[in-house]
Amino acid sequence: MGHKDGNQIRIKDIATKAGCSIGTVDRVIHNRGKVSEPVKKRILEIIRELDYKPNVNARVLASKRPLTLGILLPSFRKGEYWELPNLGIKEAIERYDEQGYKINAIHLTYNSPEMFYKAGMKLLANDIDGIIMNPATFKESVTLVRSFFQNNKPFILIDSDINGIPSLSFIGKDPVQSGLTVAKLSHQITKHIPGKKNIWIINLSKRKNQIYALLARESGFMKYFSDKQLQNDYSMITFDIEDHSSQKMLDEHIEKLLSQGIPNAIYVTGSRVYKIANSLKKLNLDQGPLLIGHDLIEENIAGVKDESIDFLIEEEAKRQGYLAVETMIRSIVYKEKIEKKQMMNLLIYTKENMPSYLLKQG
Amino acid sequence: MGHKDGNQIRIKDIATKAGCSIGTVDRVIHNRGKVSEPVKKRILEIIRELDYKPNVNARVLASKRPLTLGILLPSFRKGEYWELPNLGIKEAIERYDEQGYKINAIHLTYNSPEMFYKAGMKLLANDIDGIIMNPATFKESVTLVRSFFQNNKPFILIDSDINGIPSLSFIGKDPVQSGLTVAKLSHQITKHIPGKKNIWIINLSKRKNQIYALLARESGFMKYFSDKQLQNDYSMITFDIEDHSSQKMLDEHIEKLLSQGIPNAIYVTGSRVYKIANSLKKLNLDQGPLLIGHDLIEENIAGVKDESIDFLIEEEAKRQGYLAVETMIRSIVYKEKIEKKQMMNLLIYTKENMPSYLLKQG
DNA sequence: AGGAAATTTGTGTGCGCACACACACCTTGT
DNA sequence: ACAAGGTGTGTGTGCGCACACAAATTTCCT
Repeated sequence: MGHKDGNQIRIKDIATKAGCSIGTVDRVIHNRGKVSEPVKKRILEIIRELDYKPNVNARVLASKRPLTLGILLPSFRKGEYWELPNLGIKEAIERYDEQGYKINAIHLTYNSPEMFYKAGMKLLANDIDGIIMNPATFKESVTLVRSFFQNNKPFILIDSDINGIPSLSFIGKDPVQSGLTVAKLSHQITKHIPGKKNIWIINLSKRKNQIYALLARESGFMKYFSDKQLQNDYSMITFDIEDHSSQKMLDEHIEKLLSQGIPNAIYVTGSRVYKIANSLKKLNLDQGPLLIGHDLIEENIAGVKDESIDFLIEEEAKRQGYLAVETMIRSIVYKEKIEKKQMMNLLIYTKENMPSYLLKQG
Repeated sequence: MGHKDGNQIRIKDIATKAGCSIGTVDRVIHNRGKVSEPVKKRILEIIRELDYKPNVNARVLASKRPLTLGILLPSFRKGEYWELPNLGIKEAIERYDEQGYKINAIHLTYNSPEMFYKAGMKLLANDIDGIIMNPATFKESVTLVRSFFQNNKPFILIDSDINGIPSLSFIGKDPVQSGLTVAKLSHQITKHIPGKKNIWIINLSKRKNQIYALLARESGFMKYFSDKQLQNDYSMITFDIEDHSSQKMLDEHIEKLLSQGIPNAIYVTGSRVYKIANSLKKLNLDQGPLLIGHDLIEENIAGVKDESIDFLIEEEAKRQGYLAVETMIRSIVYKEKIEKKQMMNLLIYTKENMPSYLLKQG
């Protein structure tokens, strides 16, 4: 009769079995105060043996300690990609707040590697339980993470990974797979067009070469066609358009490119397909190219709605943020073991399967 | 100073404000025991005014009452569609179990309208807090639901809805939208084929006309082509194959059909595309038709993996079950207000975006 | 040996709630 | 008038845990 029925193991049951008081067990569980080695060992053994799982409700109810999270993500304007993970983070915090958790978040943003590093160090100065961040560049990330590690602050990487970094977890996507998926769609849809097909890959980014995801998507896309030995049927051209700040200039740019001939498909690797869609709309082509891009930001959704964008791929950007907060809580509060990588699903959206709640807000 | 900080309203705060004891407030909240009208009214007013939200953790911790759910779904064998919602239900129960909830589930299955009705009535005989079910046929559902209603048992419909039935919530899909999505893919992929395109719609079901979802998918599919005025470019043929129990017979059937000419695309409206895929594989066509179907059951996943199936659409079957349990708990335990309809997303799967954990198990 | 200090262990309180119980106050009927 | 039965209300206990505090035990030093 170790414990009461319902095979719910309690601290009290452990204490009884170990022949000590619940206070001692408590100390072992929380690693606070001093417990003699033999007793500690014995208790840990019993905990494992009985597969003790703390009662979450009781724990949250009794604990007054708030959880403080540092959030370190790229800065963004309304309607831009990074709004989505942030939204997920916000929703998660709200939800856990309702559940009785006290969660403080310190949000810092960056728009350069230096700011990234500085902000990260600033987070360390605060009394923080864990960090959710998107790594800017390899060099800065590594040095920053070293400090996190020395100060024993767990951190989660979201959206893009840096290999070999000892994060609590990586939550994000596989950009190569993204590229492959876009390639599959492009291939299927264009394969019956007679003759050699032309596909453009457009990057709208000031620093494409620093953004791994963009490069990886592009190479995934290429990989598909080379794996299938389609080089003779398809010709690819990549355009890096660094300055897309003015839609008018972009329009002209695109028009000039198109004057050489209209491609069969265009793949925009970043999140700004809608800009290309807008440019194309103005040209009033009777048979426009297949247009595929990424991410469920508002203007892209509108583009899918009016069919100026054919397909949108997304990697559950919002859910990444949500999961990051949830994972932190699972690790810190519940002390659960966390999977090293949590890969998001790759969702294909087109007008017909766009959730109605998304279509309406546009 | 109504209550303590952290603006967490407690029963005690309500009691203080109402000038009574927590016992009385408790009685009002749970509608048990007798409370004089004026006091009751006053307390309810204060509850609304303060926007009191019970502390879930404390509630679960203190409550010993188990939650008993009746589950009434079609019977199934391993690898069939209904395994997925059931899996979701199981996962949800396990998860809430871990969280300290005590949940009993009474599972009953049916494979005929009569069994459906009988099983439903049997559930009523047990002491059940709520019911999760998939309605078999209109007539039986209506009479059954009447009994549920009279006995004040809340019920959730999953997968398919019956209009005008006062369910707590409907959790499922929009089959017309499914059909539209498949049509979009089919159209996009075949549109560049010269001449008139042939598409087959295949139903593998013994009682297609009784299953609304199948009919609705088919009509959604048709609707797309008629909305876009594509009647001249496309010809559709529907094949209802009632007996598909033997793969060999099916193979012969398909071979015979194909001897008249190979279609450009085949859409299988049920969950058994893999059977068609298997038949096609044996024929070794050098240019097989585009093959699209539904649902992430094991054999379909394998088909996508070896590219004998091109696309799979799914409506988050597993999540439907999960959400049903969660919704029941939210309603009964938390007394939250529930959305009348919870529509699932429509996911498009192909080899390239199939989650790796699904590919591996095949 | 005899304390003081350090180490180890035990006890008590409260988190917010559900629920059983006790209590007070009214009706009735005899 | 007194018991018996409502009707309305207040109090106490415990759920499993965290955490502050008290107590017991050992170690060390003169």
